[in-house]
Amino acid sequence: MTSHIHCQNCSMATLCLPYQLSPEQTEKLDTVIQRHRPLQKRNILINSGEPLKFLYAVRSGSLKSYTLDSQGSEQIIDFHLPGDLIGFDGLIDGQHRSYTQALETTMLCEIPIQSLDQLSAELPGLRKQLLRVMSGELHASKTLLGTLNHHTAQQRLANFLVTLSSRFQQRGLSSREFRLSMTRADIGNYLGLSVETISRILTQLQNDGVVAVQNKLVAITEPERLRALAS
Amino acid sequence: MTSHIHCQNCSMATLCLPYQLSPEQTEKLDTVIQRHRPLQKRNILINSGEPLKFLYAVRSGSLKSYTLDSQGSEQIIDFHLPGDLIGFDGLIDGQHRSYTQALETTMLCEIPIQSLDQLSAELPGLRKQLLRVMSGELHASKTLLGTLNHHTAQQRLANFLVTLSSRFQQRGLSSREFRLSMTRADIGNYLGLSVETISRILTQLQNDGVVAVQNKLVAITEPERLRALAS
DNA sequence: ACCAGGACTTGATTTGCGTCAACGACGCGT
DNA sequence: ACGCGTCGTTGACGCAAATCAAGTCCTGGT
Repeated sequence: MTSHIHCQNCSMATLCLPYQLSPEQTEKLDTVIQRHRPLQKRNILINSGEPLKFLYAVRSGSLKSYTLDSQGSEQIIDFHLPGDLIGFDGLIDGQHRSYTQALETTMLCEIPIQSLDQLSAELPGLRKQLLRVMSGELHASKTLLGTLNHHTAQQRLANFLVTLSSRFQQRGLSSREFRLSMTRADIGNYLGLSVETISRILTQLQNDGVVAVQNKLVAITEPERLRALAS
Repeated sequence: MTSHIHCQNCSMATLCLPYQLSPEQTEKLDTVIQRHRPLQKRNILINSGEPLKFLYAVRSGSLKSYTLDSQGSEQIIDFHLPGDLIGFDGLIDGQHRSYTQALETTMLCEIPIQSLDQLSAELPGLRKQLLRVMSGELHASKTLLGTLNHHTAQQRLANFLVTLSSRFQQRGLSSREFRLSMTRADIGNYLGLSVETISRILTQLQNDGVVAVQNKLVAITEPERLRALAS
């Protein structure tokens, strides 16, 4: 018999809602959380317009969130890694505002909004962490806005790689070498660039000796220079 | 003797924290809120890096928020109108993450973070509204990201005007005619376009009969066509 | 009322990146 | 193991918007 998964023994707990909760408080939180069935690559977790009943926490794998514009084409607004929470943008009116789709096989936790609200009344730490996480997302989103608005294609891509790298590091993974679970087209869409430009700049960065790319695998050979390029 | 300003008689209450609070609850909230001295044009309310002690609510006037990049140049990330709340991006670590500067003479309310947290433990409606407001900002920011990434200069500017127009309408002001408190350079910076492009597209929109522009004053003569251009 | 400095407009030129096109390389399903 | 579809790379070309430049119009301060 395999041991069940609980917040108490989850390696992502420090990035997730239990952050700074006591063991007893974490256990309380754990009781309202359901483990979601694994989501296969390309499967959709959330459709835009659906009522918001749960927040989701990523346990493993990765996903992308996107909206559809009037012509029906994707606009990617986020990539989610383990430890990330999904669904905050729907709190405004109880409806999800975007689609969320698995980029690979993905494990999730399901957190009922209503229980979360009730619990946050009695746990100041949970309240604080909720605000922290949303504030962090808000900050990331606004920083990205500034980055995209005022930087060249090379700077945008360098910035994207640096940000990914530091997110992997926060999660206890290598910041030097990682796998891109999204396609080049996804990256381009997210950064407001064409696939061709992403491809060209990756080979250029490789020729400059800043990174080494092999299909989905990226190794950052000179982190300092990459960070300088991200500017 | 002039009547004092309170949340109870503030015309922005429905956009602000008191939304959906009972009169008694609003009064409770009111007791922890201070009215800030008027801020003159170009004065700075918040410096990046400062400890976050208060949230601010705009009573009248307007402000811009921006970060400075490594070369010290401004990256505008937000314009704030009456009813808006300022400071959420600092909740993550108790530090403001951007500068906020008045675009004109501006009146503000000052809300101590700590009192707000305490109060939100006992008022579910306040808790909900806090999350709603942050969620709304998050959504707006991500929508803007999609817009800027995938649209032409004309679409961006049209979108900017439509968004401003609807924000004025929410505030009980005319959606057809309003004053731009920010400069063309500010708009360009915000939208990732040059001043010249903003200027050219404004005259072009005017020649097309969609808007009438006179210095800072904008009249939207054909809202439908403008909305279509925003796509 | 005037002057100075910033804000705005308009035109000429350049350029970074998108688009189009062709091809090569994976990887998944049979 | 093979073939087909998606993904990725590379090159040629065109265009939207940046940059450069010059001039006019506001605005606020004396």
